[in-house]
Amino acid sequence: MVRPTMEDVALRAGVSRALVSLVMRNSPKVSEARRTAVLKAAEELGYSPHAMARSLASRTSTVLGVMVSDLHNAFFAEVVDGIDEVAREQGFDVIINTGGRSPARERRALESLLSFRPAGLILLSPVVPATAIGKAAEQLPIVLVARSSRVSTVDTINDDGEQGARLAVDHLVSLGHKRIAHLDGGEGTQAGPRRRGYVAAMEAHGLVPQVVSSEYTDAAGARAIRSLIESDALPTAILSCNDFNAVGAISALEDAGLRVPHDVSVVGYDNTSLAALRHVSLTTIDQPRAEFGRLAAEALLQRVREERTEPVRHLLNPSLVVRNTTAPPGGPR
Amino acid sequence: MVRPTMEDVALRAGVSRALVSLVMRNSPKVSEARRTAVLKAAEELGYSPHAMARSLASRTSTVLGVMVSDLHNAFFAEVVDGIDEVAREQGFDVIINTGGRSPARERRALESLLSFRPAGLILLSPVVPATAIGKAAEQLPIVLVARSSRVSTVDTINDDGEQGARLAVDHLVSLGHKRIAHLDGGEGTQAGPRRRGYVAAMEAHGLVPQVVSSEYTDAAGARAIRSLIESDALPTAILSCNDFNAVGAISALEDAGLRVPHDVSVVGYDNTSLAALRHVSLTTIDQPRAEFGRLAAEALLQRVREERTEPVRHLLNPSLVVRNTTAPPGGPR
DNA sequence: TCTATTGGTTGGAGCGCTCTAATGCTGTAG
DNA sequence: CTACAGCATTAGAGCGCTCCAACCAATAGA
Repeated sequence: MVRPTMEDVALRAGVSRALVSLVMRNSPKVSEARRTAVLKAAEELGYSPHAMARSLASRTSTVLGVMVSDLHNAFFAEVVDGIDEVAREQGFDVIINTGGRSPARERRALESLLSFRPAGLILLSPVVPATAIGKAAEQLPIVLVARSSRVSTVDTINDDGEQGARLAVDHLVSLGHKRIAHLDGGEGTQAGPRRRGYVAAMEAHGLVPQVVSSEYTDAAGARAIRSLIESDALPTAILSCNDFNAVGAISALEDAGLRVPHDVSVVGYDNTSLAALRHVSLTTIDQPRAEFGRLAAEALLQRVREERTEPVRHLLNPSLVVRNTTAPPGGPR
Repeated sequence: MVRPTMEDVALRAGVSRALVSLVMRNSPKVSEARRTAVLKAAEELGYSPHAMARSLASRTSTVLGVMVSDLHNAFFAEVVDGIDEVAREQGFDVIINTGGRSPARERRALESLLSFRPAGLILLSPVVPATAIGKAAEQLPIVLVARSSRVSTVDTINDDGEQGARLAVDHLVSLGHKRIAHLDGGEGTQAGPRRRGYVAAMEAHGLVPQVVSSEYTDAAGARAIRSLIESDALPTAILSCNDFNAVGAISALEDAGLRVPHDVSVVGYDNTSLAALRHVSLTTIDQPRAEFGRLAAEALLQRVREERTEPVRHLLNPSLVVRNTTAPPGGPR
């Protein structure tokens, strides 16, 4: 259980510790002969550099910390893919930590991540208060994904939720729907823009918005539908705040003997892998998730390399993915 | 961007660095007066200890590394929840890293994790070769989840796949099914035990096993069903290798005009959140995922604290979760 | 021939912390 | 009044590494 140190490698290769250090960092100013000797010794000993000692000594870090608010949501997995790709390309390591959607746990996760003194932090849809983020931002560069911020030292990557909601409404209207309700995401991140986009798009079409309060879950979507049915206010189309909500809505509709999309059309939001399942086949709004990750990592690395001090505010364009849960009112099936 | 050090706190509190160190570690041998003075100074400066320097100096670590082979799979998220819970309880931090189901990326992830010299490592369903795991196990304690190993320094946590498959078959037989096919997980981890359990259970009931080669995905499940239909070999019940496969199977059955469970019953495996969605409502085999995580963390911490050197081989009991995709042959709906 | 210059190499200080052994300081016993 | 605990406190070495300045050929320029 004892790992060899640089000293051991140096001894075995018959060189100084400093030379080993240079080889490990791929310095060009090492003769080929010594380089191979050192690499051979390292290989034989099974040596690999101690990242912490390195970062302590160099007062720099090649680690990017990522806080994922909810590991259960596959949305974030794809963002992480994008981050990973760019980070690896540029020689950075990624460590992940999760906040479990609880501000307290998230705060602890943040602390933990900070204690590694990473080069920078990417927070995926964090729920901690803005002040906590601001405080952390005094210590290192921070990029926020799927959450906005006014702090000038913080970069943000978001999708244009208003536009996404508009795409959905336009699609439904073009199918001939007039009564379209929005199952609202309440306090959830990005729920605001989506709601605003929905309302604006409805009004632009001269239609009456119908916002039903709900949440980002399966069960909440079902509940909202049941309340609509009870109050006899069921429209011909539903725009859910996200895919889970939409799937819950669909199952409540089916339980009530209604057919989707024949009786009611449903549109989700996020294009999670769930939506793509043939069995679900949900019409939804896609966000370029991996692109979120790539842009986040790039923005962060620019700050890390001090190439930029101005904040960046990316607003990516979502797109409509038409599957089998939307049709003209009273249409197929 | 400059964080205060212990020295700064010591200076401000008018004590030595060593004393600050003691306070930070909650040592009992510090007078109340000095303790409060130090804490006050630390608070004022916004000081928090540098985890890396600490671990370097103490030659110990309070970090547990977790390698998740596939972040997209919510199965692992719940295991991580269990790990997190136990680790936090015992004052350990968790850092996560992902291998994206590719041996090369996973290897890199492993390297990266090792470079932090964590106290131990938990690998969730890794796909790296056993030799790589054995090598890492020489350096620190390792626990494997959802993958077995013969290395005596490695602990393993698995579900009893044979028993799970048996539960599923027993359930289907008790409903009256005689022709039950298994959509096999091929090379996937745990596919072997599930297949063996299925075959053994079928034979125990005096029935003829029918193993159809497939994979752990939605699309593969659908493909397998189509091939069964084409070759006119469709049974009255299907035991899929996992939930995704089962959902794919269901959608292919429905596309073919068959009703689930009226015409064909389908059982999944894993009880992912997908299966619980009301819209899917899949009968499946549940694995105690959070329990996997808890046991993994506990096993690891026992090794870390050198309380045990004998390997532990946990084999957890899966359980049957009956939902709406199984019924007697030609039964309801 | 002597001094610059260059490219490879090295010793040693120091990153922020922990840990051991030693120190000072009471208070009590001899 | 000395001796000796017992306790709180501290100096200093050292964890594994990087980085700087110094060093040492070997070559180039004068």
